[in-house]
Amino acid sequence: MPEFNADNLPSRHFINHIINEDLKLGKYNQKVHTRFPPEPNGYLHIGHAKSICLNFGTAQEYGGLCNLRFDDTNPSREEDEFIQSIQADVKWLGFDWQDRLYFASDYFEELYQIAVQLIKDKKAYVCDLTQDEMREYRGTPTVPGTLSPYTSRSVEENLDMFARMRAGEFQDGEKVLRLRIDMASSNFNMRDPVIYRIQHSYHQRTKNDWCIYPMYDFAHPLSDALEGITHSICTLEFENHRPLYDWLIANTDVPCKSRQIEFARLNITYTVMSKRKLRRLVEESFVSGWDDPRMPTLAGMRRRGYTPEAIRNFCEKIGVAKSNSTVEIEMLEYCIREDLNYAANRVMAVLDPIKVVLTNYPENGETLMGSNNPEKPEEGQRELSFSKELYIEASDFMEEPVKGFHRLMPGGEVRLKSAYIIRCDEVIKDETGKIIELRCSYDPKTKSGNDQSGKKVKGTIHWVAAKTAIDAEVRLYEHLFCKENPDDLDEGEEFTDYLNPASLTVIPNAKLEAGLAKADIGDSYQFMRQGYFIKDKDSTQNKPVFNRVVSLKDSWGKMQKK
RNA sequence: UGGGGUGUCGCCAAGCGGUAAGGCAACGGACUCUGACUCCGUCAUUCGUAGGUUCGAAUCCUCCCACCCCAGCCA
Repeated sequence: MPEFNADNLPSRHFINHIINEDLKLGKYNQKVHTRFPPEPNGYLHIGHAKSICLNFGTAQEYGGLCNLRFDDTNPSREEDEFIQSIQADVKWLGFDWQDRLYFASDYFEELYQIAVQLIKDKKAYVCDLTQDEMREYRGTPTVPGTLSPYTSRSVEENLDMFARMRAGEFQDGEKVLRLRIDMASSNFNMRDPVIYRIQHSYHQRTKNDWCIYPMYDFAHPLSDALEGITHSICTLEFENHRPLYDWLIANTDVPCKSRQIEFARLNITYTVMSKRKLRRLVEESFVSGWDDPRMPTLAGMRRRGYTPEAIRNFCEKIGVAKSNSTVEIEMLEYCIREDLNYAANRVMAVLDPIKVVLTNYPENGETLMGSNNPEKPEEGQRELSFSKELYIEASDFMEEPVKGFHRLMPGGEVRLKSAYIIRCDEVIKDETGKIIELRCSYDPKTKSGNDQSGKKVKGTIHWVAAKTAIDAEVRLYEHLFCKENPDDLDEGEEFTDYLNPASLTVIPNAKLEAGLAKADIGDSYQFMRQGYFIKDKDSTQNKPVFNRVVSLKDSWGKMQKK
């Protein structure tokens, strides 16, 4: 009995269509089994998240399984740090491989035996050509390659040579094992591809057991088959490798006819996604590390304040297809706002303070109440300390207001959120003409929640009581690059030329409402009228640090720009 | 001047011969003690181009154009 309802299969994208077709044809025993196969040579980024969501998500929706498999076939560039971080990131994203954590290196012995069988079948041979020679023999797109002189070696000699390669009798690069396919193929991957190379290096899992390592093209399809992977989902650049993938599945004795399906990798505006470039940003200290909140790495985004829900939702929204595409970063920002609007409690924080003195307010302050989250009444209310001296945002006052400005101005009134309506009576400046204080009066009849004045004001602004406010460092983040596509470069340019100098603005002494003293690292809030912020791990006992996840939408700011 | 792919609204993306979904962005407007949120409305007579088949084409055929990938003992 099929475990699926043929009339009720998911069909959001072409991969669903392919799988549905396979299921209807009764392939793979009606099972779907995928895998996420990172190489442990860097941190996972949002592009990997797309692949993770696709692989684990597809398995989930078909009631199948998804393995986590490290593609650790090149010991010279892989590190344990990445094996740890990758697992942490996949878990954080919300996926579970249960007990199916695998390594391509787990299969080294089996892969070796398969290679031996290929030699016996006269489908593989040891080749002594140097790299340069091999390049020449390979030919060009229009010129077929020429056969390696070493294809004439006997099975016995090949077997012996391959065994001696394994035994460490040769230097790095001295010999390789190649498949004997078709030197005239228009697909370079079929022109007798190398499947084993000699590399005398320490492998973090197999230690010094091996000095020959299988190539991706050999290890990947066979690992898939050995694990019973039905649908091997990878990115577009492997499309040219599919004939080789299929060749290996067809020419070896493996338990599963795994099938490779390619989709377009994710690109996002104003950032870069290649591991090489991200590594450079880290190694050359353009950012503070792999988890710098400006990085598109999952570690960076986590620290920035992105939630797994928002990222998963983003991956769902962008869809899956085969055309190269670049998603606008606004889509990502929309997803985190959507999540945090509901999830984050409201709080008041003044980033660029200007002092306000309420001349007619008593010396003793009072405690007011404010809603924690209008989207979630069940979150209740919090206490707000109010007093004669306050801070408001400098940008919420204009001595000579422009048209359309409806915040505080001389002689004008605004409401202080959750408090009173105040009027600005006097502007105090220092000798340089800089505004240092606003003398205002409050209207006691306008108390929030109990307004008996009937007054209507256009603007409501946030504030913080001077006496009880706590100081904090606030880090405002913007796009890492100031160019929409930092990969699109003219002659002589480098992508680092386009790093955004304003990608991080540090505000050393912002004023936060007192209640924020109890925030834990990782807690996120909406700083009302400004954006979403998360308490960073750099916080100390005396000085909390908050990262801006993303600003609120700002239609006033937009209107002003015009 | 080889091979493999892709071209549907500013950005993603459905569509699979029956007459262009949806999301983001944008733009109007309503609401608002967050110029936020929410809500309402506008936003492809047209599917890279040109032909053809058909009663009917984004969907089928042909030519052309543009872009991406491939000559690692990387993945």
